Amino acid sequence: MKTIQSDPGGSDAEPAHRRPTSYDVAQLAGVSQSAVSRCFRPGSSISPEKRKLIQKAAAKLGYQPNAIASGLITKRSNLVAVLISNLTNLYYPEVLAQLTHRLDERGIRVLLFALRTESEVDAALDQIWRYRVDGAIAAARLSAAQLRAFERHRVPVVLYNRFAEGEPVPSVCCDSLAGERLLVDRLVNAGNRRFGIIAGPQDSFVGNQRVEGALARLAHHGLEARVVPGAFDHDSGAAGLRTLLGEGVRPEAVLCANDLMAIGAIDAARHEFGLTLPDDLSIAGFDGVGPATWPSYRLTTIRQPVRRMTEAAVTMLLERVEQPQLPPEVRSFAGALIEGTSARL
Amino acid sequence: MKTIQSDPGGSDAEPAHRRPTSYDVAQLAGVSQSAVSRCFRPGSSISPEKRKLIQKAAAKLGYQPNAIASGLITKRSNLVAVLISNLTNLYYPEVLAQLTHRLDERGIRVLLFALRTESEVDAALDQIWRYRVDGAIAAARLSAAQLRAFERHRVPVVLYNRFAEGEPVPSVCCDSLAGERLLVDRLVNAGNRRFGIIAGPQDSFVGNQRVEGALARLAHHGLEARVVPGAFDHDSGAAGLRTLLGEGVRPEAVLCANDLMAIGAIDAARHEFGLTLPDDLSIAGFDGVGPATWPSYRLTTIRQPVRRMTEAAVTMLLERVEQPQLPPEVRSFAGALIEGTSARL
DNA sequence: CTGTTAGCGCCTTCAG
DNA sequence: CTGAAGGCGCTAACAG
Repeated sequence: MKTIQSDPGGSDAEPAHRRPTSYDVAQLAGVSQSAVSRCFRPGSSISPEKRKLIQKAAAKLGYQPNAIASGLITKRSNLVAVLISNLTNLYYPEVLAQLTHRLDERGIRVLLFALRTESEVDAALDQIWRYRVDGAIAAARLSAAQLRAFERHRVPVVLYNRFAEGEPVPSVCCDSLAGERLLVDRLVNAGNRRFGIIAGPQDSFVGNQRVEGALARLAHHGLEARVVPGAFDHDSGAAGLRTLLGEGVRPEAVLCANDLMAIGAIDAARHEFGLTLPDDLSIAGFDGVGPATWPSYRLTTIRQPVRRMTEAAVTMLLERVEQPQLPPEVRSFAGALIEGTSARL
Repeated sequence: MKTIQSDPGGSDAEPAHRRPTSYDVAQLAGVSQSAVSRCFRPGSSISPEKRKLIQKAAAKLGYQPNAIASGLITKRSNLVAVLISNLTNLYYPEVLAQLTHRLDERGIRVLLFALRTESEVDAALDQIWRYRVDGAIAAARLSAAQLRAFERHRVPVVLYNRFAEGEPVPSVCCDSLAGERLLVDRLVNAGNRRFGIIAGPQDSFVGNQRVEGALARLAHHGLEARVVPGAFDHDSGAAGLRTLLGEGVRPEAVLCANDLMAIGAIDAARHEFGLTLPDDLSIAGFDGVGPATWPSYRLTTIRQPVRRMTEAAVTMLLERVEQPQLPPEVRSFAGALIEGTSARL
């Protein structure tokens, strides 16, 4: 049996501890409940006098408007879902941090969905509908059916470094083709002729695009490349290099579908094959993650303009929250070549 | 002027596109609205027959219960706030991924707050109250006043790798003292006598604890160490090493308050001073992040049991959501020594 | 097991 | 500018 002891600020026979509501504030301030509502809603007309009064009462009670309740009626939760496929990818933490900040600046909160497998997407989408988010940003592969679900639920979505298969969907990405063109041109100009490529996971959109971009540009120079599979992680980069160096003609230059694999490849080249970069071998990556610039690697890579990309994603999304009828738009950003010292350019 | 063209499933003069509600489903299924509610609420009694009927109607309409609305009345948002100070720290992405998964498994969504500065904490807390989260996990420094705010708002909070200053607060952490003891003992046993320490930011709890832990254990062996400041990033690790090697007696072993600085120190030792590890110098870190195991570093470090720690944090939090009166509890996990090759052990 | 009846906390016309 | 009244979508007692 609990008594009402040690109940600071206990006014009357309040039922235990009810969070103060706008009604409580109204009562204390001697105004109507709707006045309190207006006081906390920008753009509502209220006399400065009452505003003061209400604010004082609110402060006294520690009142905070209930975002959940207001969302119920305004149909705006001020929540945006962010879907990220593999957070441990070294590249995504920065993206996530930036997205969160950009959204925060505009008064919007992030509902995070960290996916490990494709199969988790549908479960995440289910939750997304239930929480009535205002929109979503997806750095994860979405099927055509899943994209249609967004449309059906009237939830605007912006893809990050992904493309829709069929119909157009708003998206921002870093131009893989341009990036690989930059790398290939420089490498070829520097005299590299025999190329190897370590690809990303088969179902990775950017992975495939980077490989194809590289192959296309090599073809432009009348060159070919041997492509081995990878999984975007350090180990598979090392494994890929082993395969490339293990049999057949040794490549002079190896293009990796992301930085992490490039780093793995560098480690393997040095520690398993005793090679010196870039004299014995050139290795290049893609992304421009932090470790790429560490003195041990000084990776030649393409740095994605994460800041601008996240800014674009957020802007595009919020535009579509306001104006659902806006047509899809694809914004593609050029990456910057970071020369590094891992490749002979 | 819009006509009602291309409105799939357009039944009657529906006002544009209203999301279907439980009422719509009830009508279509010919049952009461509360029956629909029960159908979607586990543990409510409803006849299998009606359940089927309702589920069919719901599927047809694409109905999903509105989590926002139900939270309004059940006082459970199924939302948990996760506060993280610097997501780009290489260690936190893994923590965040694990936390998200653990919570997801239990049907709880993550509201993410990525903080860059201390000053952002208060703004985040404000939002936390407004969204009526069920609880919070904080991997960020919270002042005594901020902790009191959690109590006042009746929002359970669990600290991750942080401690409260005064009063006790539920928290999980990796035992810095034990970890440093492990490192120091091994290093001393291996003959190292002259120690240097690269500390974390002044206001970092774990940073200070690790430094103090190391100093205490060194004292136990009758040894001292020179401590230089750091900022938990690669650059400051390199800078710290420069300071330590630049003047006075050269240390034989350098303990860094986290892995990232240790990696920076290794890079500086090798590339700026031409040293060979561990022959010329021993360097150790703390955390056990991914890059620590890369062949270029093979860092001697203490690996935090992130899985168990996140599991503990989530469990402790949810227990307190159910039973707010549970007393504070501190769970401290031992880290595992990863020998690596960067230190003479 | 089922339907009815009240709200949860807030916003928003609508008259004053 | 202000208060009164209705309702957002759902749950939780209640009687049947």
